[in-house]
Amino acid sequence: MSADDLLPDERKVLEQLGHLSLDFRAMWAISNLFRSSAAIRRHMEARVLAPDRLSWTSFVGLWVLWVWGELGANAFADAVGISRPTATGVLRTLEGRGWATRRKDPADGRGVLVSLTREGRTKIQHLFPRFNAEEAAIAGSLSPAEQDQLARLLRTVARSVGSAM
Amino acid sequence: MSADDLLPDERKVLEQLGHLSLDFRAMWAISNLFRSSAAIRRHMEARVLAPDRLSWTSFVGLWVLWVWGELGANAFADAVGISRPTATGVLRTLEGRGWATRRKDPADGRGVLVSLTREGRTKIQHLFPRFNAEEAAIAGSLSPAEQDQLARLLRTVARSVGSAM
DNA sequence: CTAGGGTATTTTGGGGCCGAATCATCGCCG
DNA sequence: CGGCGATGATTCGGCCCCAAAATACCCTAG
Repeated sequence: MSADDLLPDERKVLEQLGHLSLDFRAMWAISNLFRSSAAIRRHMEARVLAPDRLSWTSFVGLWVLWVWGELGANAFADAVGISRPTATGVLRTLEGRGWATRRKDPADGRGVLVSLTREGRTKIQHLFPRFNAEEAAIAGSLSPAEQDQLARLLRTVARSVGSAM
Repeated sequence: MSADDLLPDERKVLEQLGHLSLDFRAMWAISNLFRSSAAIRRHMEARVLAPDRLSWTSFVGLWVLWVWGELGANAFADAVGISRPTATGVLRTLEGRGWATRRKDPADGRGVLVSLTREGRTKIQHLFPRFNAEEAAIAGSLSPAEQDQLARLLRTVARSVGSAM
């Protein structure tokens, strides 16, 4: 790999830290993971979510409830990838907007069951195809085979981090 | 690609939404980007940053000032990937911890120049090798060639999103 | 049949995050 | 030289984020 392929930020890093004994190969892989992830998230927030005044996390919450149906608050937090206290706040927001409801678990007085309202389901059904269209546009800079390979490499990474707990 | 290779969450999505006309190939690539990025960030916060009570963003701020040297507040925000108001808050935190300093730009009364203190430089010099060691451990689930390829694919994605503005 | 350990959720407290509005300063143009 | 649109940083208001503490409830051992 020639240095010409590096992004400007990466060349600056090499110029400043090149003399240190660091694993630059791993660094390029991981740092570009954060770089592209943040760029895509900002893109989606601006292009797809902003018109509805919807935050990234609320969107993911809607998506999770759409895919999984009614969930315990605990399972909801895990699926969205946030802590339980944060889930409480996000559910308060979604409930305030009329997109989700909470009810006591009839089988366990401590538990809460969360699900989409009709309005919430309608919202995510209309929003997600637009989100996916942007995903397709972004992924379109790669060939279909490259997209599959990217997904495969990332699954390996995700599994490796997850199992290192 | 067989469905056996999918993560459990992905299989659930396919089960619920498989009948819709969505670009699932793009979806697997992009959603795994978020999945692995969030997992690695949580891993780093817990393993490397928590002992110093250091947030992810403050860490990135330290890193940026280390690599780039003294920066204008505006350039700092861009390099960290946060808004200017957020940069004001992060710099307040870093300054309060004694790791960064602000001074008025002598050439422009509106501007502020930000740089590391001696303590800040010492902190990131000790912290970053530990961070990089975790990067190496995570990337180690891929072969060197795969790591290079992952970085290459992600650069293409990042460039594609960046130019879509 | 009740005390107390365990579990589910929420509150608290301190930061991070952004868009919109604000304040100071710059630099040009008349 | 004086006005004024552009620019840099900050404040404000509202949401997201977490760890630790508090609250509410479950369940079983004695």
